[in-house]
Formats: sequence, structure tokens, C-alpha cells
Amino acid sequence: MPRAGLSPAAVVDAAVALVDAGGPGALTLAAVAGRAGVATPSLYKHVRNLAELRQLVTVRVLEELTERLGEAALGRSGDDAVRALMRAYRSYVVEHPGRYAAMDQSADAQPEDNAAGERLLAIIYAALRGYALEGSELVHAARCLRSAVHGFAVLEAAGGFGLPEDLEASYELLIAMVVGGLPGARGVT
Amino acid sequence: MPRAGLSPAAVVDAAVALVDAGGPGALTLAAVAGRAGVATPSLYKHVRNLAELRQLVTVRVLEELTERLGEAALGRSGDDAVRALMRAYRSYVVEHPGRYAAMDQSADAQPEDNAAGERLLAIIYAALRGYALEGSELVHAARCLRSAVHGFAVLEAAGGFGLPEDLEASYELLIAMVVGGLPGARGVT
DNA sequence: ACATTGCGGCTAGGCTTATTAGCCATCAAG
DNA sequence: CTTGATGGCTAATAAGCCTAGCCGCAATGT
Repeated sequence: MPRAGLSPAAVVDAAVALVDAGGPGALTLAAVAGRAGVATPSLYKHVRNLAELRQLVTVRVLEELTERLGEAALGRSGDDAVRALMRAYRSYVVEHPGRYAAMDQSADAQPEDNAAGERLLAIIYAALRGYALEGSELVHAARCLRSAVHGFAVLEAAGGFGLPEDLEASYELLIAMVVGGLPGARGVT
Repeated sequence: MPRAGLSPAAVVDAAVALVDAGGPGALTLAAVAGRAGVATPSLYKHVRNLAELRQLVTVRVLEELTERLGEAALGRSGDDAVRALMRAYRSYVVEHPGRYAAMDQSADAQPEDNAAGERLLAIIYAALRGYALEGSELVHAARCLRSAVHGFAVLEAAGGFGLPEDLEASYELLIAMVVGGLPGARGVT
């Protein structure tokens, strides 16, 4: 039995391919093993268990997304940066809806070990730099930005928008709401 | 063996209690059966399968939420109605985070048979009535409102907001963004 | 070259969960 | 009192996660 040359990264590759194709529910160890050309228990040599694999997928997606956002915001500031950030965010989700949906299921909520989340947050904070917000104001503004962007992403990826109206137009309106409302963060305690 | 006097509604009651206590992952047929004082296969006399049970839970939650929103919006219009709606939405999620989180997992996305979703949408449209929006504008505005509210709800329920800043203040800022941006829906095609 | 050691495969098997099949008691209606 | 539907049950299957324990390959040291 020749070695399959597996690695944690290769296992995550297979897992990502699965959620791309079939959504979060398609992520089973049997399916991952099949795609990697290996028997199911062999996966445990590279990954502690299913929960950890989900976590690794989340980190992978977060990193991809963060890179996208970083590129999009590069060299921009103020409203321009926020708009670019929001458009880049949605474009990632539209391209990889299953991948994005798989992120929720991991339910980590430990930002300590989640360095990837911190990096994404840092990019958001950087984009908000132009608004002269300080301390708590920045936190509130970032939460609103995340809520808007994530809410739209989740609803769109889940097929929650049934009507045929143009989604681009809806999203541009959302962007306008956020951009228009960010200055209002000044003075929020 | 005396009859347990079960019914579809009673099964959903047990399911809701479970997701309240342990989140969506706690919803297993074995647990529901245990709580209902019955063997697992007996549940199939009242519910087609786990997927249908999840769907029923979703409908139940959607109905509760819709009732809340209806009460909150009653007798209000314009900005006032939207603010009341958004606050009521969040208050429901804060009270029942597991219940709200359980809603996503059902992944129905068939608005046709989902009359409960239509009723909730109708309330949103009614609250937007005061903005003199027509046709597509209304759709875009409703999507933005839903995105903001759902995004914040999901993130808060999942513990996505790690920092200690006041969540109320963040949400009030989000409300201000939406209320301030809704008039901008005029002219969006 | 060759022994050693550890890594990365494997099979076997246990546990939980969803689901089906088929049996039997209860209860309501005639 | 019979009858038939309804709502329980046990048994059994399949799929999924996970552990235990075996064994070959390959890298390393002598």
C-alpha cells in the first residue's frame, strides 16, 4: 500500500472541495476520505476529528476572504475603502457560497485562537480609519459593517432572496446605508 | 402501555425546548423522544422525519417572531415603525438565541410553501410603507433591512461579538444607519 | 548495506443516530 | 362487542464518527 502523501492541508483541500460542491452538509469524513483516496480512519492521522476539520476549513476560508479584502482595500481610504471592502466581501461569497456557509457551522467563537478572524477584523478597522472614530466608536462601527455584510451574505448564499429583483442593486443600497451611516458612529459611547 | 397523547405540536414543543437549551445541534430524534417520554421510532407517527421536524421548528419560530414584530409595529409608521421592528427582532433573538439559530439549519428556501415567511415579509413591507417606495424599491429596501437585522442577530447569537462594548449601542447605530438610508431606496431600479 | 524507528496507511469493531418494518394494545364508533 | 384506525413498541439496517491495534514503507544512523 503506497503512501497517499496526505497532509492536513490536503485534507482541508478535499473538505473545501466538498463544501463547494454540496454545502456544509456534504462535509463527512467518509466523503473526504473518498476524495483523498484513503480509508476513513486514515484521516485521523492528519486531523484530530471532524470538529477540528471544520475549524480548519473555517480558518482557510477566513484567510482567503481576508486576502481578498486586503487587496480590495489596498490604497483606498474612507468611503471608498468601505465600498471596496463590502463589494469584495460579497463577490467572494457569490463565488463560493458553500464555502462561506460552511464557516458558520463551526461555531468556534474563540477569537483567542482564531488569529484569522483577528486579521480580518484588523482590515475592517483599517478601512474605518478615515472616519475619525476612536475606541468604542470604532467597535460599534465595525459591528454594524460586519452585520450588514454578513447578513446579506448569509441570506443570499442560503437562497433567502426569492424575488427576481437585481441583487446588485440591493447590495449597492446596503452599501450606501452603511457608508452614509458610519459618520453617525461619532459620539456613540 | 398507556398512550402518551403525543401530537405534532407536542413533538415540536419538545424540539424547541431542546434547541433552547442546547442550540441546533441538540436537536436529535432520540433527545426529542426522551423528552416526550416515548421511544424514538414513535415520533415517526407524528412527523415524517428529522428534516420535517426542523422545518416545523422553523415555522414555529418564524410565527413567534412574526407575532412579536406585528405587535411592535402596531400603530406606528415610518422611521418609528422600522425602529420598533428592529428592536423587537433583536429582543426576540436575545431571549431565544438557540431557537433563532435553529432556524438557519433547516435550509428550506421554498417561500412558496413557507407561508410564515411571507407573513413576516408582509410586516416588513407594511413598515416600509411610509417611505413612498414603489415596486422594486420596496424589495431592495426590505432586503437591506433583513440583512442588517439578521446579520446582527446571527453574529450576536453565535457569540461573534467578543469585545465588551455595549451591544445595545451598536444596535442603535445599526438602526440609525438603516433608518437614515431607507429614503435612499427611492430611485433604485 | 542494514537495522531501527516512527509515520501513515489499513482492518475490525463499537457507539450513536436516522429510518423502516412489522407487531400489538388502546380507544372510538358502530 | 366488534372493528378498525391510531399510536405505541421491538427489531433491525444503514450511515456516520471514532478508537484500537496491526503492518509496511521510508528516513535515519551506524
